[in-house]
Amino acid sequence: MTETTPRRRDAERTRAELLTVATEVFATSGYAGTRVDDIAARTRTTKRMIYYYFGSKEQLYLAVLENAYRGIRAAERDLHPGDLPPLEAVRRLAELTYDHHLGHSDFIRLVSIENIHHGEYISRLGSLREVNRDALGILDGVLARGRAEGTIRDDVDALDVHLVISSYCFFQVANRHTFGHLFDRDLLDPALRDHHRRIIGDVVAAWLSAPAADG
Amino acid sequence: MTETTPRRRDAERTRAELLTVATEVFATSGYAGTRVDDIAARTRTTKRMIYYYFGSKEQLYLAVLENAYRGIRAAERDLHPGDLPPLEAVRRLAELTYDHHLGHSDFIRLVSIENIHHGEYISRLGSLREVNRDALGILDGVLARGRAEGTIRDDVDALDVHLVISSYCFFQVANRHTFGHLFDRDLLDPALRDHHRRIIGDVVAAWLSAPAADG
DNA sequence: CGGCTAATGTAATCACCGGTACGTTCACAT
DNA sequence: ATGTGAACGTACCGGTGATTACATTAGCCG
Repeated sequence: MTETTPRRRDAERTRAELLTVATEVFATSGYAGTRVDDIAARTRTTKRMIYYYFGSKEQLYLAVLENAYRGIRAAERDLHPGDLPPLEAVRRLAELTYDHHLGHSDFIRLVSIENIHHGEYISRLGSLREVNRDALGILDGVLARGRAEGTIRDDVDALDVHLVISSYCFFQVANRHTFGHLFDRDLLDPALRDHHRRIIGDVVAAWLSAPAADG
Repeated sequence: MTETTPRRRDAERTRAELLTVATEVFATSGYAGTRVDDIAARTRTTKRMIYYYFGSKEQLYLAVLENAYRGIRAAERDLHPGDLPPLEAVRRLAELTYDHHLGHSDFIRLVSIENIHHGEYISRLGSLREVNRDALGILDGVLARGRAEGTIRDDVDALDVHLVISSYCFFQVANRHTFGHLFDRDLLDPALRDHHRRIIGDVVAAWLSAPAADG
């Protein structure tokens, strides 16, 4: 981060650098807690440029949010369970999701922050909707295969499964601090990673292979 | 909220009112997003009193946080699964926790906020630690019974189970807005409540009754 | 080269916000 | 009833932080 390139003018680079740094700062301090001066100070350029490229603190935050969601989508496209039996595929997906969340804590924090704000900013980014929808497509396919085989219960849909997996993985990152303090267990301790990853795999595999409850 | 009691002087009431209102405002707007003037405006008293009773915005927030955690502990004491077979007891506990979380969204939001701040405030409230520890006691007892009977797998501990249950319930409240926007499903829609409650029950019951993986 | 615009830098502005100085009034004890 | 301290209210201060007015330079195009 220290003085890699000379100060030649480069709009793209300047803009990109601001976005990257802003992402870190917003993720670290929240929206209201972030100082525009602070973002600027961490770049090779000045506060003036934030207004030149983004117009306002709010629009910068919106750009950060949209960029983060798009980046996550791209990363999620690599989450393919492969060609496994349905139950194993879901287990695999859960474990991949676990690693994925742990590797994108800035994004997780931005989501938390956005929820603190009652989603008022994300609701202005309508274009993101389609993005996450097809993340469910893969899962839906796997579940359908399993239901056809009779190896997966038929009273849950992809969104339910997604919810269970996401909740668990999200919590590990989002609530690391309070949980760690109250229970003396650092959820992100590398030594616990395999244990925690296996748990979410076990949980969904056991759940989905159990017989459906009678309506 | 409008003019219930005359303005007779009452230190306890004033303090309590400030604490209640501050809890709502902090939970709604986050720490940095909260304006001390705003809290004062929503009470029958003035900003001056916040400083009189709490000293600073920060100390007010600490009081809110501590108070919220203590209140939750009290409420959690009523979460008794009753005298059921171990597996059913855990299911019951999961479903009670679900309702409990949904009924305390202010608290959930404060926890999110506190994690945004890397737990820096909660870490100053050491007295809270013991509180949550014995919330695990009940669960631990149930699991032990089940393991002895052979109805509950022996490779998970109370904290693991607590983590799975809390994650799911927490997520429903904490991520309501982003999830709702991205997937068009309002997690707190009353019509979905029974469905969601049943899921977490099914999940833990299926998981814990499955045979332990070989080491 | 000369010039024109995109890109950048400097230094202010102005509202907002946490905190306080100072004055007043209530309620209780004697 | 009155003195005294706790409880309360008003008006203000000083700094901070988002935003902008104005000045400048760099690079490209002909």
